[in-house]
Amino acid sequence: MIADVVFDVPLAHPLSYAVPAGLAVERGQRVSATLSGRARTGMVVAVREGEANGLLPIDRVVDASPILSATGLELGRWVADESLSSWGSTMLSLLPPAPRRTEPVAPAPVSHPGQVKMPELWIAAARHRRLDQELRKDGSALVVAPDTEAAARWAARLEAARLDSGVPPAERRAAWFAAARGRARIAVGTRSALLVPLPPPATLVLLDEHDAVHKPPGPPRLHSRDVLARRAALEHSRLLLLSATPSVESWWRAGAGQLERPDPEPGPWPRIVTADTRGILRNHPLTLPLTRTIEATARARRSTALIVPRSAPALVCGECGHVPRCPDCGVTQATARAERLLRCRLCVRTEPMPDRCPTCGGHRLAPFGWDAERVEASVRRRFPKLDVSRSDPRAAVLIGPPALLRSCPPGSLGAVGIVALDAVLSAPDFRAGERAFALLWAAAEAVVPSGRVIAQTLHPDHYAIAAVRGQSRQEFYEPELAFRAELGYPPFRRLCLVSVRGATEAQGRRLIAECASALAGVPDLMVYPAVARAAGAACWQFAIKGPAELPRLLAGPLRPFLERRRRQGGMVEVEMDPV
DNA sequence: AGCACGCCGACT
DNA sequence: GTCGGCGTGCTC
Repeated sequence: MIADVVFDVPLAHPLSYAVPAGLAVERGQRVSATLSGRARTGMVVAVREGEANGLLPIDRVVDASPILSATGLELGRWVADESLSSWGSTMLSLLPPAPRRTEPVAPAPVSHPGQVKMPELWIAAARHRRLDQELRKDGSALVVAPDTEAAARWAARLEAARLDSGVPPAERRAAWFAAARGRARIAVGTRSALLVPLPPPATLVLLDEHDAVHKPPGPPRLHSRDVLARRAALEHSRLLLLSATPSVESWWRAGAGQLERPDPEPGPWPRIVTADTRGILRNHPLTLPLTRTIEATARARRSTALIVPRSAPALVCGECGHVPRCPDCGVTQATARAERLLRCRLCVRTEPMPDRCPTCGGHRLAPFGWDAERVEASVRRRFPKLDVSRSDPRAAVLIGPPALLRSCPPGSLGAVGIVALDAVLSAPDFRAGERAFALLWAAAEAVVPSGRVIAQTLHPDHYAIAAVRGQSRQEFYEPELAFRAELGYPPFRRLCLVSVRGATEAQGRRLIAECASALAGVPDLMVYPAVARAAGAACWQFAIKGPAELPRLLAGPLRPFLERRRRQGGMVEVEMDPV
């Protein structure tokens, strides 16, 4: 017998090994075998009859039985193809750590009866309560949470097994096999749980579908939403995507009839107030309305959360709030202060940094930003008697990044202040509006209906704010989709980022030019000019816009670069659907 | 002739 | 990713 094995190496094809007599090896099982003279862990993707002469033998099995079903293998293959990565490195990065000694375990389920079910988008305020009720019924379920804290909360709430890295490896492994053999009906995890086999009929759940944490940098370079959608289609599982503010992609798919989306009636809603930061934010992070809200909320014995978004190095006019944007791409231009330049991150376009605001003629153009530490110090000075904290959820004033709202249950806060909404709105990213919309909506849900959300901004008329104020999603998605369509952004076109790191600037330049010329002649691609990521740097990148089958179009031309283009010290990375 | 280094292909 | 082969070029 011969086993075909894939490893965590950038190899396009599996390698064949002899299966020793007496060793039982199946597809989906991890094994140890010699690769380049060393023992390495690989995944068996096929077992077949054949002459094993000249082949090295499998040394031992790592899992006593398959850790993946046939669907899991197929899904891993699809993820690898979609993300231009190797099958082996993709799959091994999606599995729990290997045990030190082989433990006996039950085999994974194989067959998936039933038929394809339409995925569902749950956006209502009661979506979490409804999920709780839904999962108390029969059937297996996988809940994918945005982080380990959320996974812990949901595991406790649903009395489920935990598959995420927040629990010790042995417990994680046990949970994997408990879920696979049906001993644990519900499994909760993060991205690393996406391939866990479940006995049918299964329900797959993605919490906070819109959140960028579902596609972190690095392999496997694919959004959890897309992996689960593919999985649900392959194994006929039910797919529930939960988010009050779905990604623009999912909203569009719902409109196109590819997702079911029950639209809830508007419910009780807090006031959404904007506070003008003109001339204030430079010296102090709190406007008068926000200061008064903190006082009033503290008097009412409730907490105020102050959200401090990570500031982006964009140029903002302190007079009128104007933020320079690239005329071609519509994204905010980033400042390169040393060179006194404004640069678009997508295209090659650079402009000298203006001395005066092109809109109002004001002189106070500056890149600015407040971080949580500065805000905390400032708030303590202003409110010496209040309990101010960056970690204690019961503090009168709670300060943290946007992710802080994930851990605040609905109605648990008296008020939320977005210290610098403009840091989100003016980020050099076409998803800036979507992020601002999601942040404001999450703030509104976390606040009691009698409370308020204060958004400090120079853009009080932005449609994201108006949509949240009116509790009207349509008011956001409609103009947003129009903007995406006009400039050819997702969901209408797909993006890909190719970046290289050379030993020298000239080498980086040469390598990125080789990548670009490898793509010349591929139809239906828009390849942007390469840009250096820092002044005089050896790091270069370019963006590509293309159709839905973009990974298939790029795989052939870019393969030589991805497989063995580390020579000359040059390193090529390809990121599909960058977030 | 002998050895260090780096590039490059192979890895079953 | 990691290894080893082999060519280059320097040294003894």
